[in-house]
Amino acid sequence: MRKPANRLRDVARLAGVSVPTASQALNGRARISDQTRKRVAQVARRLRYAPHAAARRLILGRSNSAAMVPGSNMTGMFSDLFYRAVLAGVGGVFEEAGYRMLITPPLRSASQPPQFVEMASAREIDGVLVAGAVDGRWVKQTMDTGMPVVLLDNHLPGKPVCAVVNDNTGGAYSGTRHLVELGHTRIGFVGAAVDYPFGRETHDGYRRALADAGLPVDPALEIVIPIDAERAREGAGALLSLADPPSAIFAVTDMLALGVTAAARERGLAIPADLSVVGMDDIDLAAVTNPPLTTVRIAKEAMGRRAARMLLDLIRGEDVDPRLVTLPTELVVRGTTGGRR
Amino acid sequence: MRKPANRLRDVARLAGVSVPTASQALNGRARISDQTRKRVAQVARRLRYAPHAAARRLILGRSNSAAMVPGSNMTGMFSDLFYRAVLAGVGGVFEEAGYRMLITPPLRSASQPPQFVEMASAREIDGVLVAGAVDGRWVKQTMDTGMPVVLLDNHLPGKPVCAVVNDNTGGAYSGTRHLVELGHTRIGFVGAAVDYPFGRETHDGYRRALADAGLPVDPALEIVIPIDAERAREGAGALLSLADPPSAIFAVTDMLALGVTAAARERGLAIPADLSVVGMDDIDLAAVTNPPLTTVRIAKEAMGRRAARMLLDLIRGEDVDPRLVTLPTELVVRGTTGGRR
DNA sequence: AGCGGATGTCAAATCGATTTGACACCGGCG
DNA sequence: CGCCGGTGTCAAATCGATTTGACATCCGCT
Repeated sequence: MRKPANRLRDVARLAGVSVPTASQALNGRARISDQTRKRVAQVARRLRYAPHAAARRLILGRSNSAAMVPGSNMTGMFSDLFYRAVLAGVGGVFEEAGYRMLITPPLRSASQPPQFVEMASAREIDGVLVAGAVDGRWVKQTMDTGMPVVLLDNHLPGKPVCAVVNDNTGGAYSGTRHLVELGHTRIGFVGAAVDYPFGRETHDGYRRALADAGLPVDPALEIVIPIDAERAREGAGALLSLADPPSAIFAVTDMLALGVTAAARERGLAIPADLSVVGMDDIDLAAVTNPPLTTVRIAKEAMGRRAARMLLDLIRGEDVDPRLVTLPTELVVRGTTGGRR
Repeated sequence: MRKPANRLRDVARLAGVSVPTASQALNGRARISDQTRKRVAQVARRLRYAPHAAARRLILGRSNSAAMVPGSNMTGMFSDLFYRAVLAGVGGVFEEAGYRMLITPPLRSASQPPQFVEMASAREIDGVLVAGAVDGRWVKQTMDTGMPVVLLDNHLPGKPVCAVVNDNTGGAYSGTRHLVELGHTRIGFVGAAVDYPFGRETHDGYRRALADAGLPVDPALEIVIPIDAERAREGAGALLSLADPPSAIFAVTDMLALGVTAAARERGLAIPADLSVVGMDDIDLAAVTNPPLTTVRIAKEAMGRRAARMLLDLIRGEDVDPRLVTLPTELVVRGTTGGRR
């Protein structure tokens, strides 16, 4: 029942030329008369001819497509507002370069290799872009096959892997610093329990800001939980129930910060009068919540663009320098932060 | 700098056999002595040999991979908890069948063909699974190339397209009916402004439930908005501010329902004492909100599994009957619904 | 008329893996 | 000893597109 697709041979026959001539007419590589060129193009259009990707891949040695891999912390796929913004940046650069972006499913169980490993060894793709947490073992295995790999929002310290990351430490520092400058002295921390550098780096930034301000560290004010607004609501609830609760909280992502505001509201606390909250990411949602969220903006699209360009450079065989690019953050003051009561 | 990958020829040379012999030893097709078979397998493992996907695709005529396409309604943020569950179902079936699932980026601007159209005409994939809203034009164009296509949570009435859908009308009916049985007579409707059948079908179900109960339709109690919790909060706010507000609201998705509860809480209304709310989907979040959401469960994973199986059947060239599969819903009564005050 | 150069087209080789059919070798049997 | 059947291996053809180099053809010039 399925009609076979038209091949170049069909186009050539109908245009009255040989297959190589048709190929050259369509690709404009060699001396082909204008008349022939036009005739071939017309027939190709009429037959809706499209070259067979596998045949092309085989002879050209490249597929013009790359895999975009959501790390295990990005399982939200498109629902993850952060990931989506990054994806938009990546997609724009790829599209402009004539590259196709294939997104592989969220990572499978830890013991099984993720799909991009197989795709790389089967040479289905020209490069791999991994966003977020990933087992370094699979990255190494993929790079060993000669496949270009760029990490995004993640890096493997000490390994020669290309990566584009956010200045997480600096971001957490400036978010916490903002609360310090507003006069807060008991500042809570809602961190992310993830197994890639982001978790540690944001914690470092928070503690450094406290230290620079001469404020003491109180472990009772710090919680580290999975990135999930619901868990944040529960966790922040515990912080706010302390005998001596914080007057401000820095959360390492906006979704966590929104969980914190929900917990505060449940306890009848007004924001920012009773509790100041700072998030990080600046997802689209942050500007439209009530009150709008003060946050540390991450250059999400720029991160995607930079990483995509880096990957394309690697694919083209160019040397990439520097290997690790760190993008600066920007504090965006909105309505959830205010002076200490 | 890049090492070339090992090819079958390398394996054959090291194992001291010809290329065809190596191929047959690895694929177990022909009479190969056990000794040779083991030797080849061992060399292949040592060299980390993986067959070149394009070469295989070319000779075998299939790629063992299919595209999963998120429709334009699936790019919304939380609506994708729904999409994720569907995806899990699809992925399971594909993995079991040895098929690879490639997810293409969210649909580009309406005038440009989505990526799956190009992938189909270039024969990069064996089939396409489209989840949610999509322009029928691209579906037709893809099917015209002989590519198997299955729609998921969407169908094109009157077109010979395979599809797996939820019983949206029945689901909306039972959700509304539940409110009727609790004694509510002014029941609001928060519908979805989407350009595929889901919007109309849910509206039908709601109205039919009212009609069967002998309740009048009041257009003032119906709003139809984009699927977005924030918009739902605003919209529901307007409903609740009416002179004669509803005592219950049926929302066609859980996220919309959560927006409704947020609006109610803002106005100091208790749930379910002052307002009963029913959603639809039963996303994971629904069970853990406070109070947990009464909702109409959609068999999300089953939908994904069924659609994946249907696509695999089409790919294998089997006839699929019926072309349209409708899955039943199930009312899940939790904490957001109660008797009329 | 003959030659050099420019121009347009095509035959053949190539990419990497699989399949088909031919060939060599072995042992058993008449 | 020679034939036959079974067994293990390999040479050649194939998938669809592109690239290289050879071969016509035509023009202008001497």
